[in-house]
Amino acid sequence: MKISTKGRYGVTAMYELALHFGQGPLPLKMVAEKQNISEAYLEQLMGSLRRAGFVRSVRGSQGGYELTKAPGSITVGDVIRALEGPIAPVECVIDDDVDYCHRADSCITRGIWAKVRDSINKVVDSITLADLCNDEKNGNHQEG
Amino acid sequence: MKISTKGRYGVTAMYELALHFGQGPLPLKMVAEKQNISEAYLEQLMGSLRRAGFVRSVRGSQGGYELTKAPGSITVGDVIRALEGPIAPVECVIDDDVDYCHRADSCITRGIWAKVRDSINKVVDSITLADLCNDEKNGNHQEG
DNA sequence: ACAAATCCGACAGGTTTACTCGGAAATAAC
DNA sequence: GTTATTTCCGAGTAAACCTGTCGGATTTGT
Repeated sequence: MKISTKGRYGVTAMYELALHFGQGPLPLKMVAEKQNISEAYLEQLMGSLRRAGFVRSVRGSQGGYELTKAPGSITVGDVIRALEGPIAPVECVIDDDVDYCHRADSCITRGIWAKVRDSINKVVDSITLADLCNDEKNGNHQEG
Repeated sequence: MKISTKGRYGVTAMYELALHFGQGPLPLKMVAEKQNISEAYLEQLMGSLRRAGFVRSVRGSQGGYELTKAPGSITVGDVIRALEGPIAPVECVIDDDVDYCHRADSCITRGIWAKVRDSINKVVDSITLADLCNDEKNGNHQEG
């Protein structure tokens, strides 16, 4: 039950873009340095986020990335799902297609995993990038 | 964000033991056949569950495993944690030791992961093996 | 003695993770 | 128009992890 570095790096990178929102594109080099992340790796992640529509890129000198929407309109869940795919603790609850039980037993536990899935999604969808920026301003890094 | 087969098999195996609770030890062969799981692999998992104190083993002929406590006293979370370790989406929120942030950025997102962790644990700790048995009786495999 | 079970450590094949690398393409600044 | 900057893209890769398998030792009821 771990979130991979994709999701983690993605969220912190998007947080940096959110801090810079409305000030033109920010080059990845800046983000990578500030967050101490490999720039080449981050590049891959930004590709996913761009294709998912959360960031826009500007190529060439003075280019970089910027959010396509206000920080308040992008949730942590959006970012994680764009990078890691659907958030679900097991395959068979990725969607709510009930017919998918190929093991006789899976039905017994399926309700558990569906609840876990919903609970995780509820949390990550309740936090926007703007919330993270506000937390920073208030020096509130633990409770949100 | 996936639960491994350890956790999944563990829960279904414990569910079988719960159904059989109070009727003496149940050999793994039975559990493995009923749930269509590799017996040798299940053996490893039962070792962890035994060392964690949730099952007791009886060796030799007519032996097997049985729960050490009533099904209502063992939660799905107990089983998963025994098999997979602490449930936490990232390393730095395994416990609440705030000092552990070695990256400058991690504090910004740490609150998120702590919330996710708590939310998952709340769900899995609210479901006991007895609940699963009751769901089965009521034919209720989705909502619980 | 024999059969049924658990117990234990080693190993292994496949997948995933977390990157790195090389180079192409676009664009602003000079 | 050259150069520096920056995104874009696909390939490759070492290490870790997952999901088991296997062989054999040990325990115990019949």
